[in-house]
Amino acid sequence: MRFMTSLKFIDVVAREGSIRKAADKLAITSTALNRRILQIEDEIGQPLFERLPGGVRLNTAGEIFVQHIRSQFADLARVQSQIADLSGIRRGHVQIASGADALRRLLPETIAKYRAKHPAVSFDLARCYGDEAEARLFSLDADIGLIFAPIRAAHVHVAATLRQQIHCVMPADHRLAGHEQIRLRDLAGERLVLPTAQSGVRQLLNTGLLRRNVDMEVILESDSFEFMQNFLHFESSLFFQIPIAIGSGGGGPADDFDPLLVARPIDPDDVPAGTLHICHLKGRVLPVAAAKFLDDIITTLRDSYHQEVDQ
Amino acid sequence: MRFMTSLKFIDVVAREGSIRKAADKLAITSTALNRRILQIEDEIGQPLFERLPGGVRLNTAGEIFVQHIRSQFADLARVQSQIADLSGIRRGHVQIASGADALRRLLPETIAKYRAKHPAVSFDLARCYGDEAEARLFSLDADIGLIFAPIRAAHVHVAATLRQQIHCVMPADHRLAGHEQIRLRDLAGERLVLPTAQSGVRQLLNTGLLRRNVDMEVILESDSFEFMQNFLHFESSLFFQIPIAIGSGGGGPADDFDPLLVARPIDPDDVPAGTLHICHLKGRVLPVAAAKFLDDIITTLRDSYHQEVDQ
DNA sequence: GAAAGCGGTGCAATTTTTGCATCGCACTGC
DNA sequence: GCAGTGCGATGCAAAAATTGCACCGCTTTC
Repeated sequence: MRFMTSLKFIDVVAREGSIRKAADKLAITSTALNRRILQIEDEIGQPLFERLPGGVRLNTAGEIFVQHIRSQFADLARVQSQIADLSGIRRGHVQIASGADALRRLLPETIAKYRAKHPAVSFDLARCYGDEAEARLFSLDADIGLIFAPIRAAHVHVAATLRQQIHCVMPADHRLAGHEQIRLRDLAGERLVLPTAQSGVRQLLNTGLLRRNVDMEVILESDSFEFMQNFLHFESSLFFQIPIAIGSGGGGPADDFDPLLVARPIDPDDVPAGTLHICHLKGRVLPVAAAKFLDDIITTLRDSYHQEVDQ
Repeated sequence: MRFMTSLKFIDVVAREGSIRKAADKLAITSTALNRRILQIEDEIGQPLFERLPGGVRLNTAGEIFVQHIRSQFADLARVQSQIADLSGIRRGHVQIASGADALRRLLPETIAKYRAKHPAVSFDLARCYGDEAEARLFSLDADIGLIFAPIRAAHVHVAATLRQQIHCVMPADHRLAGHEQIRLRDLAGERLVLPTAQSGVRQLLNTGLLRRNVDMEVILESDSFEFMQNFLHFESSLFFQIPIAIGSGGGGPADDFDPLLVARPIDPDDVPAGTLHICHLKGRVLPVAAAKFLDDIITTLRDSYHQEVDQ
C-alpha cells in the first residue's frame, strides 16, 4: 500500500527506537527515513519523537499518533478482507497470540481445517504468555488471543471462555496411574516437572501447592510442553497440562496422546479449574477472515473437543 | 496531510461521480487523478469504480473503501485534535448539521461562547433536515447533529434529548394573544404560515391539524423562519416555532424575541411535544473539540435556557 | 453523423524522493 | 580527558515518481 508507507515507517521507528535501525530493517537509507519523519512531524505541527543520544522515543503526541497508525492498518486489513470477501474467495491474514497449550493440537488442527476451506488465508502465530498476548491485541499485532490466565487489561474483550481442569501427566506404569483423580497429597515425594512461573498452569498449581506445603521435588522447569513430555520417557516424573493440550477427550486415558503416558485430572478441591479465554481487542471490528476463524475455534472446541464453551 | 491525498482524491471522485469534474475541483489534471485511482485500484487488487459512459460510480468494494477513507479522515481529525490538546491550545474543527430551529439563537450563542474560550477552533454549520443530518453524520461530514425530528437510522447515537412544545407566534395585538395556551380549534378561520413539509415542526403540526380537520387558511409555506417572522409584520397571521428558536425563557412572553410578536404554547393535548435530538455517529470517538462543544450545548440548554435535558 | 463528454495511454517535463558525504552532538571506554 | 562510536540532521546531486499535454477509443446527444 503506497499511501501507507510513511505511516508504516513511523511505526517501525517507534518499535525499533532508532531511525538508523529502522532504516536498516526497511532497506532504505536513514536519511530518507529521517526526512519522511521530519515531514510528517511538520504536517502534524508537532514532533512525535524525542531525540535521545542513543536514538528516538515517542513522546505523548507520538504515542497517540502511533496508536492511530496501528488502528489504521488493522482497519485497512479489515476493509481489504471485506472487499476480498465480496469476490467469493475468502482472502486475508489472521494473527493469533496464544499460550503454548493451544499450540499442541487445538490451533494446528483448527487452522488446517480452516485453510482447507479458505486456502487464500494466511496465519501468523505468536506463542506468548498472558500479558504479552494482551499487549499484542492492543498494539494490533494480534487479532485473536487464546489466553489460559486471568485477563488483566480492560481493553480485552472475551468472546468465549472454557473451563479447564489441570491434569497430571505421568508414565502409564506410574503408581498414580491407577487413580481416577489425583490429590495433591498423592504427590508427596514425587518428582515434578513444572511449567515456568509465567504460565497460567503454573500459577494455578502454585496456589494449591503453596497452600498445602506438599513436600515434593521440582526437578525441572521449562516453557516447552514438548520438552517436558519427552523428558518423561527418560526419567519417571510428573508434569501438568490442560485438556485442550492433551487431546480430544481430555479426561480419562488420553485418546490420541503419547501411548506411554496417561493424564489424570487433579482434584478440583486441591487446584481450581482455570479458564481459557478466547478474546480480541474490545471495540474492534475483526477482519472477515479473523472473525470466521474465531467462530471456527469455538465450533471446534464445542464439537470435536466436546467442551462446554461459554460465550 | 501528504499521505492522505490519494485517499482524499478518491473521496472527491466518489462524490463528484466523474474523474474530470473531481480533477477540476482538486485543481489537477484528469490524467493525474485517473492514474492515482488506477494505482490504488491496483494496490487493492480490485476496481473501486464502475466506468459508466457519463463518468464513474462506486461499486460495492468502492463503497466499503470510501466509507473506510472517511472514517480515516475523521479519525485523523480526532487524533490531531487530541495532539493539539496536549499543548494547551484547544485547536480543531467542529462540523455541525442542524435544523433551522437551533440556528436562531442556540448555536450562534453557544458557538460564540465556545470560541471566546478556544479561538483556535473553527466551525462548519450545515442547515439541513433530519434525514440529511443523519446522512451527514454517517458520511462523517458532520460531527454533531441537532435534529428536531424522530431519529430514523440505527447508526445515530443520541447524546441528549430536549422536549419542545410547539409555540404559536402572532402579532402582540392578535385576538389569541390573550390566551395562555392555544387550542387547535382556536385556529379556525386563521391565516397560517407553515414551515415546509420536511420540517419536524410541520410534521408534528400535521398530525394534529389533519386529525382535527380544522378549517383554516395556509397562506404561505417557507423553510425560512426569518422570512416567516418578517412576514407577520406585513400581514397578521400565525406561525410556529419551538422554544429554543424563540429565546431563553421559551414559555410566556418571549423575553428577547421580536417585541411586536408574542409566542403562546399550543395545548399538548392537541399537538404533542416534539423532541430535539443532539446526536453523533454511533460508535464514533469525537475529536476533543467536538466532544467539548457537545458538552457546551447541553450545559447551555440546561443553564441558560433552563431546559430539562435528558442524557 | 458530427459534436461533446467520458476514461485511458504514450511521452516529455517537472516535482519529489533518495542516497552520499558530512556535520554537530552526546555518550563510552580507556 | 580525549579519541571513538553511534545517533539524528542537512546540502547537494542522482534517481524515481508524479504530472501535464496531446491524443485514442468509446458512448451519448442532438
